[in-house]
Parts: sequence; structure tokens; C-alpha cells
Amino acid sequence: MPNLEARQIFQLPPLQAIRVFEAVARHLSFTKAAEELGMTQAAASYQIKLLEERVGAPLFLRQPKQIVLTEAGQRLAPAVSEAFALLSGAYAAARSGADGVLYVSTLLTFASNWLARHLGSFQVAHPSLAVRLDTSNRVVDFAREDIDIAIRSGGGTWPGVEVHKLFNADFTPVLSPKLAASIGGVKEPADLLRLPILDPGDIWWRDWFAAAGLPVEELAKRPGSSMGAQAYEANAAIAGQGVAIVTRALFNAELADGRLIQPFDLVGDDGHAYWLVYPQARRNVPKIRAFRDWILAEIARQ
Amino acid sequence: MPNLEARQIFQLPPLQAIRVFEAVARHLSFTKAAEELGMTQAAASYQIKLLEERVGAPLFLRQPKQIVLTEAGQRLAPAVSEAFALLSGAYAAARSGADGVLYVSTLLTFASNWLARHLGSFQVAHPSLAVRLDTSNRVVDFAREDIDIAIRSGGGTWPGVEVHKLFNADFTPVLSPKLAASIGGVKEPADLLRLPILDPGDIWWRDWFAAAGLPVEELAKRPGSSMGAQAYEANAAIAGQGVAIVTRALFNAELADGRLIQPFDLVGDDGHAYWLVYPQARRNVPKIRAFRDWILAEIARQ
DNA sequence: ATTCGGCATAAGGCCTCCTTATGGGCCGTG
DNA sequence: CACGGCCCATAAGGAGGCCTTATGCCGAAT
Repeated sequence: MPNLEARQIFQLPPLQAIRVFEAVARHLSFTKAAEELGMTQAAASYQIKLLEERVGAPLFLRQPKQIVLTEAGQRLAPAVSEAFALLSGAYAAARSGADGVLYVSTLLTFASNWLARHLGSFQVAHPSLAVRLDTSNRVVDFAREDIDIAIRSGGGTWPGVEVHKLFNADFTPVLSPKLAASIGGVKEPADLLRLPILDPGDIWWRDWFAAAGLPVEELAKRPGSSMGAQAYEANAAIAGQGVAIVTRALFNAELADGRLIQPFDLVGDDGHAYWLVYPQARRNVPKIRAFRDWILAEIARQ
Repeated sequence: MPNLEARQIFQLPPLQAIRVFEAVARHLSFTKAAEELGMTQAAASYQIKLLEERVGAPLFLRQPKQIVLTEAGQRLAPAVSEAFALLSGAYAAARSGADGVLYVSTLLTFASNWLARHLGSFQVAHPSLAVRLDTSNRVVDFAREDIDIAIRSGGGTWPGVEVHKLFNADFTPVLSPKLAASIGGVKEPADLLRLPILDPGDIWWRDWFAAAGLPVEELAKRPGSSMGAQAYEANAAIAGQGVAIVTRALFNAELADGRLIQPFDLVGDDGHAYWLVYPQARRNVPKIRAFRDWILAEIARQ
């Protein structure tokens, strides 16, 4: 394609030259301006000459001791300064303004059972960073949604994103102590068959049954009511309505204070895990680093 | 010198990228923006990516049918548009505004005896061009003074400037018919010795006396009162106060209407001339071309 | 299902823009 | 008055920013 930018070129000045002009007009010195811009005096001279040729008139009068603006230069200088002030202001705002809000896309269960409990310490550590949660189970596309960082579960293989494993998405049955007591305690896997199974259609149940040596076909007979999220089923379990199969890491608190008990050491693991992910290109963005460092440290503490 | 522009770089965005961003934000399309800027879509994509990396956040969400601004983009776009509007406005003003006034540095005599009589026709031809005369006999330095074009006399060899010869700075004695009649007419050069010589110290008188075969030492005896400009001496001559030595081209009107007469065909010429000069680099500036073309045509008409 | 519109990416080359080196003009000082 | 210092201009040379061409991918619409 031929270079057809002619029209543009006459509407807008060469921007690099304008930047130099702004500095020179401010200092009324090529040398000082060049210093400020981190370039040589010759480069500043070159750019000003360029701009003067484009404008069609000299912008500075070269006088012995110092330079002064010509009439054309005086016309140009104030507006240029103002324009640059605007630009740098907006640029700074876009940089740091965006740093003030962190958009996190997170899975339902993780949000309610992990984030909700720990986010407080992040806020304390980063009081100027507001976190906004986008809670849903879809896999967000960073190119299409305004999301900085996400929690996902799965195999940990997504293209173009940086991934950090948070914990394995293992699974094991849990229930309330009261429910267990109602049948005289849950001592061996087969005891579970005497209790309601929450979301028996979940593939985890089948895997765990198989691993525990229980008849998988039992599951199919059960009334299938899936609530769609571990958090809901766990709440049902806490309420004593049945046995749920959950990832322990998400229920540390309930298991610790006895609202839920894990009757068996047998833990299923299909290789999936919970991951922290964000675009590779943004790995050094301060707010993203802050959140990553915090969450990894928090996970490690458990 | 190491490239130390780091500080700058973080204060101001890459300007070329900003220019592209402005267009993309306006069109909400990489392709259309690239078209407007006279470049390829790939180039626009490249610049936006660059800017996004600098800002540290995506500026656009790439959605199937069209792109939309992210929050960071929305923060940036209005200010950028405004800044560019400012810039292009000021740039245009500096370009055309400077075109509206033509600064002419001119010699005293030329101003009063030639320009003053002809400038009217230039104004008629270029009503939007205001001419400002800077009348003095020094040689202006275009780099140091806010001057577009100048009239100089001399050898015609100045560096860095474009020169056009207007007419030779020849010289010959002139006087009022009345003064000539007062001694019964001026018929041969020696007759002049019976009349007052205006500015006898002028080197032109010596040259002309020598050429006319008159005794040069006569000049030294005369009371020397130099008024410093042909125009003044010519006025004195018109008033009948003596004989002045002047360049004919500057007194065409007086010679034509009889206020002055040129008694002898003998004309001195030291090789000097009147020149139109202006910086070579500005030879294509419209207002300079306009003035040059006009003055050369006007001179040729005589 | 295929095509089309739109953006992303890779590879390669040009040309802008910067650097180094040098010179000139003017001013202050010894 | 000469010399050194400061500042800008200019020339030559080189690196890299930026653009182009070519191609791929994705989603939408025919």
C-alpha cells in the first residue's frame, strides 16, 4: 500500500518534534531541553528544525545568549503545553486509576468459601486497591472482558495465561456430626449408603465410590438433585440433610470447628486443581502482582 | 551518552501510539482507524498493543462484532481527543496565522521611495496578507530576528539566503531644475562645483567626480553634512538646497515629473545593487513566494 | 458449510531519529 | 586582545522503531 498519510501529516504536526518543542519552549534552551528529554542537543536541534520546516516558519530566534520564541512559536507554545499536560494527566490516570481497582473473576464456591474469608487480609495489606468480584463459573476471556485475574478449576492448561496452582481439587465425603451420629457413626464407606447423598449424579461420587469399593450403581438409584455448587451442597450437609462430596481446602473452617466431619481418609483426585490465572503479558502489573503474591502466600499458610 | 529517557517515558505515553489510539477510539475499529491514518490494520494493532503494555492494562475489549473501550480506555480517550484537538488547532494557527503577516526588513530609502509607492498593488493582489515593514539599514539576521524577507543593498553575496537582484545601485547627481537655472543651467560636470554638494563625504561623489574628470579634492573642502539616507538628501535637492547623488531607480517619479533633473548621462556604478533576500529554506513559503513574485514583476514593469 | 469481516501475529525492511564529531558565533575573563 | 566556555548548527553514520506483507484465527451471517 502506498503511504497515503499526506492528509494527516498536514493536520497534525510530527509528534516527537512537538514534544521536543514543548520542552525547548519551556526551558528556552535546546541544551536544557535535550537534557530533560534524555537526548543530545543535536537531536533537539534536529527536531526543532524539522518542526520549523513543517510549520513553515521559524519558531525560535537564535540570539547570542538565549533563544526566544517567534510570533509563530508564541502561538504554538501555550496550546502545546496544555495538550501535553492533558495527555500526561490522562495517561497517569489510566495507569494508576486502573491500578486502583482489581477485577477478579472467580468461581462461585471459591468466592464464598475461600475468598470471602481471606479477602479481608488483602484489603488490610492494600487499602488503596478495591477488589471487585465477578462471580460465575464460566471461563472468562481476558481479551473480551474487563477482568484482571481469575480463579479457575481444571487441568491448568490454558494458552496465553500465567497459571499458579492454588490447591488440588480433591474430593471426599463430608457430613454433619449429628447426621453421622444418627446412624450410630460413620465407620466404613458402606455406612454412607444408609444416608442421603447430596447430588449423587456428581462424577466425583462415582470416582470416590469406585475408589472406596462401593457399588457405583447405587448412585443412579438415588434421587438426583444437583444444586450446582459445592457451597450449596456443603450448606445442606452442614444442615444435616445428607452427605456431600467436596474439596477439603474449601471447607477448612467447617472441618476445623466440627460443623462438618470427614469420615474417611480416602480422598479422590482427578488431577484437577484450582488455579490462579492472568494474562502473561500483564504479569508485572503491580496490582496483579500484589494479588498473586498475597493469594499464594495465604494458600501456603494453610 | 546512555539513553536516560526512562523518567520521561513513564510520564508521557508513546506519542505515535497515542495518535493511533485516538483514531481507534473514535472509530471503535482498528481497520477504519488505520485507513484514516493511511496505514495498515496490522500497524494499528501493533501500536495499540504497545500502548496497552505501557499503560499496563488493555484499552479495548476485542469482541466479535466490534471493539469497546475498557474502563482504562474510557479514562484515556476523552482527554486524548481533547489534547489532539488542541494540538491540531494550535498547529494550524501557527501555520496559517504566520501566513497572514509578512515581515519585511527594508532599507530606509527603498521603503520611502519605492515600496511606499508600489505596496498598494501588492495589498490589492493579496488582501489577506498584512505587510509589516521593519525599516532600518542594518543587515538583519534571519535567524535572530522575526523577519520573513528583506531588501538589502550590497554585492549580493550572503550565505544561506536566496537573492534576487532588483536593480543596480548606480548613482548620478540630481538637482532641482530651479537650482540648475539659478546658475544658468548645468551643462558640464564642472558646473556642479558652483553649487552646494549634499553629503560631499559620500564615496559615491568621489567615484563620480573621478569618472567625470572633476578634482576629487574639491569634495574635501565642502562642509560635510551627511543626512545618512538618499531619501533625505533627495528631498533637500528637490527643495533646491543642493545637488544630491542618488540611485535613479529610486527616484523615477521625481525624475519623470521634473522635480529633479539628471543633468548628465554619466552614471556611476560600483557593482552594488539592491537585492531581495530571504532564507533559502523558506523559499517555498507561500507568503514569501507571493511577495517575491510580486516585487520582481513590479520591478520588471518599470 | 462456507465465506466474509475483523483482529492478531510473524518476518522483514525502510527510514526516522538519535549519536558522535565538529565548527562557528558570541561572551566573559585573564 | 586572545583564549576558553557556552550554545546552537550541521554532517555522517548507525540502530531500532514502525510499517508492510502475508497468514492465521475466530465468529457471524449467508
